Amino acid sequence: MRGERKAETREKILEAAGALFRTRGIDAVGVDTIMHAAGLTHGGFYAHFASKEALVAEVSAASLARAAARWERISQEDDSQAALARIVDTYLDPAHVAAVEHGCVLTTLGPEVARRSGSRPAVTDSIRRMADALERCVPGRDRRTALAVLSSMVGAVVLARLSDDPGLAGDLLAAARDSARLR
Amino acid sequence: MRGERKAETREKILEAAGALFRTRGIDAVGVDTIMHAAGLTHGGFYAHFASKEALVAEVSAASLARAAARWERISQEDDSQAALARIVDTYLDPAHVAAVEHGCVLTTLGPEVARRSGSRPAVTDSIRRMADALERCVPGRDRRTALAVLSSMVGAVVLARLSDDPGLAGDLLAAARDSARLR
DNA sequence: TGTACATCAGTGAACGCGCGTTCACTGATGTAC
DNA sequence: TGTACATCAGTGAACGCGCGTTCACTGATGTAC
Repeated sequence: MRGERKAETREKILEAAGALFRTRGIDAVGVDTIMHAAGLTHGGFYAHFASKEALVAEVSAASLARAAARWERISQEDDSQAALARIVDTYLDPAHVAAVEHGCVLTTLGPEVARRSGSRPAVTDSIRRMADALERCVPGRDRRTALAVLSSMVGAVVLARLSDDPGLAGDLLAAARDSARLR
Repeated sequence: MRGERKAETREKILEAAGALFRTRGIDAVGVDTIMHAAGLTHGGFYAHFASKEALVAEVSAASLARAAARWERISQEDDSQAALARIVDTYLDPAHVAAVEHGCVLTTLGPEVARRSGSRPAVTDSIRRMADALERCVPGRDRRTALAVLSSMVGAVVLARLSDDPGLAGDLLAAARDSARLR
């Protein structure tokens, strides 16, 4: 079937763009680079997306929606304390900081996405879903606590990636981990 | 005096670049745009900076050093509880979220700066100074608490700028404010 | 089953444009006599 | 004080290059008879 093939190619482009945007930044990666990473030539790009800007919106929306869905699943499967620990420990793992190419879009592309009004509605929706999932895990199911935990996770990963010094980076992650789990 | 004039021009370039980078992103702003914003023509740029990359390093280093110095001053002048409140409330003010052009570089350009190895040593130094200043204000002068407060402030501002919905943005700021002040 | 045709995902040359950087220059400022 | 000269911050044309997007095309795939 033709449509199936096309959908697979589209998925390959989204995946390649996601990794490249996170690693090098949105404006530093051209359509040509993305298409070659997906094993194609640049001209075919516009059979899949209306513009580079539309691609950016899809990449950020899709990858944050996937993250939100993961948290929702965890928050419903496990008992709340274990679920919170699982979400927080995975997010604040040094492996997440190191794996920029697959890192959470909030931390790899946050300010860049915030400047693109076309991307923000879907991103806002995912932030809300992530906050809701955390709310289900947090003691007392308190919304303020959930939002504070989310902020400290995002901030810790951003700061850990900025830090030249692995000791400081590790301390930032550990401090956020402690403060989230002792609530 | 000639050198004085030159230093003033240099300062104007740094200021214009800082505001433009924060608002539009580093890669989206050309040398020509920066120089015109500073009231000059693009060719003269290289009498002041070796490259655009060197400018980026100076902008991020200078503006974070200024922020760190401000926090150090507050942490030494006021009593610790008042100092903490002053730092936290200013940072988590919706006015800070709105004023992207003057916003903290950690939140406006964090991931972009993290990709530029040339900028990271000076940024790491400022992060350490900011953490030290917070440590002096925080109950028990606990370093982990200081790092957790810093992370939650940075994360809350990043998320508030991503959020389309002013209600959610306000809640994120308020939650981080509460969690920092109730320690 | 075999042949002729239609579809359309993907190709690659071409477009106009703005990028970072270089460089020969200009003209205001400061110095020497 | 007045004149001749040196300095150098800032100008603006030019460079090679890669960008996002368009478009005429190719050739593999699926359909009709």
